[in-house]
Amino acid sequence: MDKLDQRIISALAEDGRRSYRDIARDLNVSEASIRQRVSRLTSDDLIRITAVGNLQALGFDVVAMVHFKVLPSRIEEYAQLISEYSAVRFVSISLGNADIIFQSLHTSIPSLHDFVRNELPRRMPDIIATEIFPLVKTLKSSWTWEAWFDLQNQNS
Amino acid sequence: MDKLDQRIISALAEDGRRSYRDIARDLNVSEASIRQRVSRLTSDDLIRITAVGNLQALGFDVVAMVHFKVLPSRIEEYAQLISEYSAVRFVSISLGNADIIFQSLHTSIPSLHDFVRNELPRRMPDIIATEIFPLVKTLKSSWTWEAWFDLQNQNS
DNA sequence: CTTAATCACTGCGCATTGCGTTGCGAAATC
DNA sequence: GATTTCGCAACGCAATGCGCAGTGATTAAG
Repeated sequence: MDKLDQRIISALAEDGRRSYRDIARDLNVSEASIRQRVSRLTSDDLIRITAVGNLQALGFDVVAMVHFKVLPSRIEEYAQLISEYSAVRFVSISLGNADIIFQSLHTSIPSLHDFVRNELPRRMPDIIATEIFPLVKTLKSSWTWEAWFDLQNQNS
Repeated sequence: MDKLDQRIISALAEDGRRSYRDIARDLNVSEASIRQRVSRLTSDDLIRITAVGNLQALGFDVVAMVHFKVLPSRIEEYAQLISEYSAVRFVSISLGNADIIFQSLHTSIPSLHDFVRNELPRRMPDIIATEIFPLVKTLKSSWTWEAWFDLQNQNS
């Protein structure tokens, strides 16, 4: 993991389909180097080149974070169940004042409400408390790499 | 936005570098169609082909959601300021029992603590309350498209 | 110290791809 | 019904992806 990797990733973060030759010209190395490194990075599962979507442009006007407190013995099980819903994009088990935190996508407030208040409790009776945080404006939702580059550079 | 778009996006979600010809063979259309549609989807900013990273593989062992309550007049301003930090990957303004919700990446608990308890309050004196939710296990963090496909299909 | 081995990079050739262009046909607009 | 618009197919060329062999440097083994 060196600066060349960082620059390659930066390039692919901006445009995942940019040609290896083009990147190579920018970074003054051979095209094969780029290709071999990208191959290594992807097969080691450090990065992944993929299509990501603009939620709002795709019609998801209602995005919310939801907190569940559940019976301790149910935490793993419920988190797993929640993960299965396609409207749920993110699920984590948390310490602190919530057991399960997840992000949910909907086209309307009633649909969000029905999902969190009816659909999920029906399958998960041991939910003790629910807290909903509608996200009205997302200022940053980044697939960028600055944090990782900072981390790398402070270690060297 | 039709089923062909969905299939193209599915293919690119699995492998953002898959060749247009290869996708075209699978979907029984011409390579030019794939290319033109991808070009439309990206230039309309509906999708984006990019390199995303595996946080844990990259050394971010500490991921946390953080809630801030701040003086109402400061919400936008502070959310903007928080967005500027590279350790912060996600920032949203929320209704409900928190004003600003963000996700923060760190290599250690002390580093998280220092960031949330010292670094940020130093620049943002009007933070009224803080709540930290360390994420200990992420079961789902998906760039997949199921939710969107479900949305599309229920409308048709 | 020498030798072998490992590793990353380069250069090259070929099959494949990306891309611009043109032409076609269906749907939309008037 | 005529015209325009739109998406798709076909085609050719320049550019790309990829495998392979060779080089040099660093590391491990003798």
